Amino acid sequence: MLITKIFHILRDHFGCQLYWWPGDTPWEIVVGAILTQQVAWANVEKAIETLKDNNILEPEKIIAVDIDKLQQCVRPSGFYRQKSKRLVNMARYVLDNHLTIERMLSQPAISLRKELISINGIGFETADAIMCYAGSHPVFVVDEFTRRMTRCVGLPETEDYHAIQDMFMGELCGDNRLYKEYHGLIDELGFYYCKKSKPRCDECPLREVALSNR
DNA sequence: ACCCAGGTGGCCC
DNA sequence: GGGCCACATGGG
Repeated sequence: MLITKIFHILRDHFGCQLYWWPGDTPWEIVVGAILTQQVAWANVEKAIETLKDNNILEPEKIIAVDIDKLQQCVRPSGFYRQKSKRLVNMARYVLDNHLTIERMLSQPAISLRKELISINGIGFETADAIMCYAGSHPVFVVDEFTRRMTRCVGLPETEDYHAIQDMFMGELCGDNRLYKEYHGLIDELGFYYCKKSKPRCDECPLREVALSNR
């Protein structure tokens, strides 16, 4: 019940975010999910804009373009050599195995997740973000903010990705919209109240829950 | 100047 | 099979 309660508190505090992940197409969401690894979203926007401006966002373009050019575009999002490679890996996989990202995403969740994880540069979180936000599969995405939040409110102590994911999905047995919304709200919470450098625990909308659950 | 941000894979033992 | 570490730019 606690997980459901937290959702309502967050939604009341931040309001509905509806389709929270920015991006006009599934592929753009995939690109964003890779570029945002370990980096604030603000850094990613510039990179995506540049890819669009140069008309090399699409998978066909990403595998065809000069790696130097790709790296220049990706640069603002950090780890640009790694991330360029990861975009190429992903694009090549889609084209070789499914032709389009839409076809790849439309397969059953189990096999889709296996495929995503098998691609070098796609881990648990990125795979789930792609499934949830680009593919509209009912999957809850766990990230650093989620871990911080669960620790903070006294939910069972674990760092394990799937343990945390199971905890949320077990209680919510949800629906894609709910998972989209919940993860978005947690990241809003993290962005405003749970910065590692200057957390604002005293003003956090979850402070009551955290106190009463100790 | 320093710390940190919506992770992942490789290497070492 | 867990614990480190490189990866790199940009903003506070």
